Amino acid sequence: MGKRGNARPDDVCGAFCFDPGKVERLRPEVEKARGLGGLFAALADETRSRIAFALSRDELCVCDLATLIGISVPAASYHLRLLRGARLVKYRRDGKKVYYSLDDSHVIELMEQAVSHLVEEGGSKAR
Amino acid sequence: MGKRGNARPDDVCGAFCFDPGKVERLRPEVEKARGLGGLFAALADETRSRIAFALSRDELCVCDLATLIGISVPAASYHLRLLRGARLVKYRRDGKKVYYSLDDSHVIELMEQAVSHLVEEGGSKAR
DNA sequence: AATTCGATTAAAGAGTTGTGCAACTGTTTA
DNA sequence: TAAACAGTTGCACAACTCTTTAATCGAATT
Repeated sequence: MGKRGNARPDDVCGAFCFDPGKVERLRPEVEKARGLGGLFAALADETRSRIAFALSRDELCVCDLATLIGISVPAASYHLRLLRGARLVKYRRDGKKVYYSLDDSHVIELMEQAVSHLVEEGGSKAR
Repeated sequence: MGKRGNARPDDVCGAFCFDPGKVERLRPEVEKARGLGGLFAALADETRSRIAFALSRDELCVCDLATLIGISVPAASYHLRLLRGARLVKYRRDGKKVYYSLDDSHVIELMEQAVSHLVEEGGSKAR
């Protein structure tokens, strides 16, 4: 990194352009967002978000998902691993099959909320 | 793509391993997820999700955000552009400054829901 | 009209991510 | 115990993403 890689207040706008009150008040608040990026990253892929959405409706095995989404089984497995890593899905083994489902009701809510936003955006709310 | 790049039912598991009933029932359902990946992708970055979270608390100018998050102004601008592209934030000009805020209450809800999941995950729900 | 200031854009480079294919596990059935 | 089957893993490569620096834009001040 360069001599002044990360922007320090004084480098950026002469220590005057930002509002110190707001910034200091929000600083501890923003700490709560730690890890948020990782959570969203786990869903940041059309394939993965479709998988998660499907799982919000029913428990499914890898092969169901591959067929439903239209991807190869290894691909499904790869994406499921990422979702597992983010603790968004859980799985259970039943014989040769492995059934996946969303981890908890919070995640289901998250998916619903996101879809609602999409619908509203694409709908009347023309811009 | 190869001769059988995308997995078709018959290629994958002899057309028997998946549950045709479930799959067909969910197929139209999954259509609703179209675009979800893009929405999550816009938040799929620690910097960007921190920005979005900060904006869920207060309206802020680019310089406020850069200072608060600890990034350069161009970096802040870059990330805000992506958030704008996903219709997650809106902005208004006031003299030389540009103030950003979350686009609608849906987005605020989404952030809250996500943070709640994180908290629960990191908390008692030890695994 | 020239300068200053907040913000955006451009270009280049390092790093990350998704995909296809082949090889490999682990469980069940013959 | 061998074969079949559902999933997982490893590897190579293309595509995309984020960061930094420098240049540029546009509103407001002088």
